[in-house]
Amino acid sequence: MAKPKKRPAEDPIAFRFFNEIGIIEQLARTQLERNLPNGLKMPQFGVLNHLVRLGGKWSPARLASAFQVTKGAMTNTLQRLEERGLIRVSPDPDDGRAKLVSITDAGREMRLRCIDGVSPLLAELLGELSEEDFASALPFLEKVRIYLDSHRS
Amino acid sequence: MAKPKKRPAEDPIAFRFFNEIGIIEQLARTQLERNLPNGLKMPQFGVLNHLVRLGGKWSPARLASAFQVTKGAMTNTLQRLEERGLIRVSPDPDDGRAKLVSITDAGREMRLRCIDGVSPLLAELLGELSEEDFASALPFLEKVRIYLDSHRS
DNA sequence: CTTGATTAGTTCAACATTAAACTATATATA
DNA sequence: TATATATAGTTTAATGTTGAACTAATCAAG
Repeated sequence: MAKPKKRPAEDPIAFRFFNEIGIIEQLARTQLERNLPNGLKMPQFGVLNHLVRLGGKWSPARLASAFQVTKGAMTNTLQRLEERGLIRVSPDPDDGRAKLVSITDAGREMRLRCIDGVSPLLAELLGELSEEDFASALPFLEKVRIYLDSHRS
Repeated sequence: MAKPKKRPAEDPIAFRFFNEIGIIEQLARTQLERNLPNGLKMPQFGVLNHLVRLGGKWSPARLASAFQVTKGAMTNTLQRLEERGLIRVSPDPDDGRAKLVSITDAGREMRLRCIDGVSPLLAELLGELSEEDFASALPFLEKVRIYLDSHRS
């Protein structure tokens, strides 16, 4: 017959996995960003959160590696944060090529406001999906992330 | 003491989950795109694959909804595909506002080349991470995606 | 049938990303 | 020590994304 009408074959399971990952990333990022103050974006909040949680001074290169983005992407994000006075960037006294990034008081404050904005979303989410389910999903995601990380030529 | 040196508190588990999702999405997308022919991007391949697997003609709005992106994003992707002659876009005879998108022979060919380019990556991945693990990770991811989908105001 | 609300699609600004070219500095080797 | 290589950071071009403003066409309700 001309139109066989056979059901389309499923994509391979790993392909579907990455498909779901992609859609979740998109939906989660936009919904979280809608609740961040002052139009802050997730990458910017990510850096603020990182600096507060881990503390100290970080070079842009180390930050880029921690977030798995290129140096160019990190340059971009840091410039926006510095323009707003949320971070301080100074030359590294021990390495003429490098810089050191640290958070400012305004940055700490902004991070708290971000957390305030986002917390209700997380709370609502945990009303419908259990924390245990997230916990049991994590190890495999970490395995996948580590695999991809070690295979990025 | 001035510097308490207590270990930084972990981010909430759901937060870490979305963190892993974000990093995996980034790494997977760039690694896959490096193996797509002619500088094709994942969203473009996604549309080609969708049109071949599901067949028929799709309005841009229906495609946008299938991929969970805004109409503007889909307009963008479709324009690039049409410029390359990989899809055909015609007016919908039944609705003066709408258009209908279908794949061309060149589009089918390009999709096959995409699959050829990406397959080795998938194969290597499945050498280290089992297909069963992906399969058991999927249901929860789908639950999260459905939750986010139904809560995007 | 007219009017008001919805839907389809485009465009624009602002932000993100990568990859590649570039500068400046540091390190290692011959 | 001189040279070659590697690293830190910036910039640019091309692509992606959202959200909002906009046009055109359809639909629904008096």
